[in-house]
Amino acid sequence: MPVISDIYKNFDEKSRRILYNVLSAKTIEYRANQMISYSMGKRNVIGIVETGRARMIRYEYTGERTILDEINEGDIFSDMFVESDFSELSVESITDCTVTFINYEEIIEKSESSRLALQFLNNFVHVINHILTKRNERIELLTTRSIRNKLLAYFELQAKKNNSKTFNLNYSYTDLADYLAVDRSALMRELKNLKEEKFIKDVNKKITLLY
Amino acid sequence: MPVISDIYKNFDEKSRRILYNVLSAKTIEYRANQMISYSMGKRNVIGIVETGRARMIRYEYTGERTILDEINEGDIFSDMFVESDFSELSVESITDCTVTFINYEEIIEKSESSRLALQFLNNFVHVINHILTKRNERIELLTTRSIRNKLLAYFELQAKKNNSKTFNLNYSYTDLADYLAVDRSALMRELKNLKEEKFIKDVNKKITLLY
DNA sequence: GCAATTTTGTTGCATTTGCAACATACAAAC
DNA sequence: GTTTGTATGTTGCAAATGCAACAAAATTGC
Repeated sequence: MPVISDIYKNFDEKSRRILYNVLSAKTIEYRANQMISYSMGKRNVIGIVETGRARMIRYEYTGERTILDEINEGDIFSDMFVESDFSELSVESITDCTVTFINYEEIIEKSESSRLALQFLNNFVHVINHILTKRNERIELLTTRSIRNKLLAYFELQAKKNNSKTFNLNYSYTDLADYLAVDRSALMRELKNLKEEKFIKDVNKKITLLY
Repeated sequence: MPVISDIYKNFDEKSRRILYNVLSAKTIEYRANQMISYSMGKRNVIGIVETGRARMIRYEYTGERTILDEINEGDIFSDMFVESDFSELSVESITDCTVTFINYEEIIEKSESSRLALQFLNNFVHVINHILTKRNERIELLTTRSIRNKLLAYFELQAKKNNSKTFNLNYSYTDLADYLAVDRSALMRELKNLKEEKFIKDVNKKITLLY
């Protein structure tokens, strides 16, 4: 299933190339498990993941790791979204990736004269709105008061998105624990409880809500 | 400290009026504790709170109520930021409010020809980014693994914003507990520990970091 | 195919947190 | 000034969570 990215809405391949030329966009290839560091340090750079998957991760000085976001094909990331001097953020490729970098100011400048640039800016706004929605969801999950509630809230959200009580987890449990900011073993224990109490069924990563 | 709204950056009163005329903006007055319902139902409407304070509230299908955001003078709100079909959102005035409504599509259309509209769109992007940053901060706090760390992270953030190791809390401890999604008494206990271990000083709501 | 690495699954134990129930301080309302 | 209500501060106890350590299963790399 090809990912249709909102950032390219109403763009065909040709106009995309024209636009990228106008905006002096740079496309860079990354291997799996690499640091995507082009944008770091430079302000107002937008990265578009053309192919592949990546993650935004925060490393604590203690060595603790928190997954801040999944970045899939067609998703964008930007230091514009983060208070840069507060925490050590990095974007890491999961698979091989192709990433295009664009300077935001460039888009604004060119939007005055180029209809393509304006269309792209419009798409950008919609994409940020979508990210905002995702952040809101995350906050909802994190503000529930127990691991059980976090798990159930997460599962319900996935069910809603899949329009079905059955869905595949796209996180490993190790990662899910990081995402929900809880201890992995504690998460496993609670997961077991949920299964035993017939709240859910879990046939290797395919979850079914039983209520 | 006056609120400087990014949404009006580079706009004087005159150009703002011109722009609002071009965009067919509508300004509506609300009394305190009223539902600000103009935008509901219509997609892609942006509300700008010119004067007064309001709140964004989510009503659960269970009847549960959650305060999602404080909206102060100069802040904007929009149904664009929310997955509309999942939850029932509403904005309610706290004090008397003046709210200007603009249709986002209108901004895009007019941006092609009007420099003011493009400037406004640019401001809009920066405002959303700022909201995104606030959400990220909240997530940072929520993903730390203990009450102690949540408190310290929160205090450090405030210290940073105030550019000083001493600052006034603008939350009551009761509210702070809700904000950090922890039990209030547990928060008080940890606060006491932090004071006893000389991490912080707390002279009625004036906190000083001692490290 | 085999070795190396990562993820899953489990458990005992210590610590942290939440809950409930107070007393006290403070502020607002009458 | 008294009442009423809300915020602060405290504590014992039960429950939830994190930590550490391990075995088994699955996946990846060569």
